[in-house]
Amino acid sequence: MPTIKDVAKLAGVSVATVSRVLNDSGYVNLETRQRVEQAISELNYRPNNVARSLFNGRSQMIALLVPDIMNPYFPELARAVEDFTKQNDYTFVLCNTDDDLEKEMHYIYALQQKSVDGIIIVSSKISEERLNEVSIPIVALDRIVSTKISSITVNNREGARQAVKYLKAKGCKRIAHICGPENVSNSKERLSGYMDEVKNEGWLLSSYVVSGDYQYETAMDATKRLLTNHPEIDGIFVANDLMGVAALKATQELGLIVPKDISIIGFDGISLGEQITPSITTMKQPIYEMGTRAAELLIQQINEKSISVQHEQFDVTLIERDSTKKKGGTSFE
Amino acid sequence: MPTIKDVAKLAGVSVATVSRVLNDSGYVNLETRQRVEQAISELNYRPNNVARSLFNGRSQMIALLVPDIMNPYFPELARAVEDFTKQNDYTFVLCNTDDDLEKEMHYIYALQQKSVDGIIIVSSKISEERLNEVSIPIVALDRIVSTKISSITVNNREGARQAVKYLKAKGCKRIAHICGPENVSNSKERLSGYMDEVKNEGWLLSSYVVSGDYQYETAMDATKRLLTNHPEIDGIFVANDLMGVAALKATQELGLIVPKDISIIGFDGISLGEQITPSITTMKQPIYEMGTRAAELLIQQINEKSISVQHEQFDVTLIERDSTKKKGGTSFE
DNA sequence: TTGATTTGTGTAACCCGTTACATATATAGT
DNA sequence: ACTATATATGTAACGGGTTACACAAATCAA
Repeated sequence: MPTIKDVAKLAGVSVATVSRVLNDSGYVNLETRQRVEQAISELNYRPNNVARSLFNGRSQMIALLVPDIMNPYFPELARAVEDFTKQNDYTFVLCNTDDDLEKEMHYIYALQQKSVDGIIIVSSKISEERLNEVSIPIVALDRIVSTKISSITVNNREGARQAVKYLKAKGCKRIAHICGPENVSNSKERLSGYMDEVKNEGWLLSSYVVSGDYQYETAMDATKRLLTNHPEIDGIFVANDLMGVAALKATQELGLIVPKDISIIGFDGISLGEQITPSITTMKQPIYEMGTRAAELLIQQINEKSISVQHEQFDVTLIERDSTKKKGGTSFE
Repeated sequence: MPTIKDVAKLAGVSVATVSRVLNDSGYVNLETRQRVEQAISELNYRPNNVARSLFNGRSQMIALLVPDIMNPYFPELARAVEDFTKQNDYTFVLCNTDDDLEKEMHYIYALQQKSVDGIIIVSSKISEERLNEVSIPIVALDRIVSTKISSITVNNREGARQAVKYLKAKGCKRIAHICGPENVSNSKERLSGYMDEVKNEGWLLSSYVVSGDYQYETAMDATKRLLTNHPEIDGIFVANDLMGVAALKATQELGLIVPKDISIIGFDGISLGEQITPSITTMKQPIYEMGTRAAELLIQQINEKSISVQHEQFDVTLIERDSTKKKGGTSFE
């Protein structure tokens, strides 16, 4: 690959002049500029970003760390971040952490050592203490990691309450909850929202809450166990759509009809939810806007170095689909 | 961030000695080594990878470029590449190209300028000519991009033939095909396989082949049109599972029962196919092995710089699920 | 005309590691 | 005792850019 020296030699100028042309900085005579540009295109020269990064400590690269690339929620989120960062001339890269602290720290260090300009992270494992070791801008998305790190989340608790209220309005008498991992903030909040709405119900049993760990397999097993032990359940609020699909599958394998025998409502609003049959009623997050906003916040932080921490919370919206529509049920308008 | 100089000063040695400790190269006295290690941990020093990259032209980073991160096939593939590259001490990053040549080239250049060590690419747009401008190791995955670039693919044509044969064995009399984009190699091959098996059938109409563009939405519309125009269709071979899900949805919206009224077989073997109801019979690719093998090949290329181009083709396997099981049908053993 | 500015370009230091080479001491071999 | 070799460490060049600073020519102001 040609270097700036080759260009300088071909154009008969110094490397400083070539650099000025490249960065459009300082004074360069028009004629000289043209000679340099000619040389650049002749050699098909592209400046070495590593050298640039070394000098100015920037790489024009932004990374997104997600816990589970196989959950469609994250590709959708990634899509949004990608679009916004690209518009702002950053190279976007995606990394998968398995929600594993070691992998997260490994990526953060590796990226920092590569002078990545900023990181957006979806994490439930990282602690404030560990983050102190890191010196690049970070924004948390979907989950809060620390009060000192800006975050973009949704109103999980309120969303969960709405979901349960909706099931009630549809006529469900015994509502269970498939929850996510207990150490994930949004999972806890969704559980709280559920509890808010059912804690005073006479029918509530502690075994109406089972953990699906935000995973398909776990959720399917959990749902089967739940429904086998409690045939009286006629509504399930599932903490995310991926598990919603699992719950649906479980009910069908048990010979139950959704929504006739049982209603299912999910959370997230991923497109998968409407692609399957029956489509899943859900509490939709504004995924694209959230990703966009997180990227915006991060870029702001990179540029201004102002350390004003912001915690923004979006609202979720009920999307009524086929997994809950009951002939006899009241509409929820 | 502390630099190697800070470490050297604190340990009372030269930077060369610190570097020797870091890289475990050359001679270092045990006592000196300990002093240096002490200084390193005291300062929480981590070598700057950009500087390393600048010197030796390597970044220990590998990238995977995929055309559509929202198609679950690619996250599954990514997962495999990630695992293997990580095992070999590379940092793995994922980039989404939208199957758009501009974005592909943008990423390739950006990554090359960051001294990425190698790229695995899933592309149907890139030409041999454009690839000549690139000077880092590349391996093609899922789709062949050039005879000069090593590739990992599957036997699409044979897989497609098996799929159609299977539908026939199950008793289907009129078999249609939802194909992918016409400029994508594997899509063309799957179409060829379909044609191999039906071209001599008296019932074949050219309108039995419709394009779903490997996209959910397009495929659903296409399927609806197909089945509305041709109610006689009782079997569909769909060129990928994502479109298979769409086809399933379409049939259900038209009031048809799968597999009673119509059988559907997909291609890819993504986990989504077994998560929905009815689960989709498919021609399964060994996705994980393919990703692993591509990464292995790439790393080999990076290390050996031998330019032996290899084109490896994996076989696909029929996975019989619920979208084709018919009581009356013959088993396909 | 002369000093102040603007314009135009080059030299060299710097970013932070790695490593070739130089140097020095210790140990081994004969 | 005297090379030959192993051990130990430092100096400085290098990778490919950016930019502070120096300097010269051109333009401007008074």
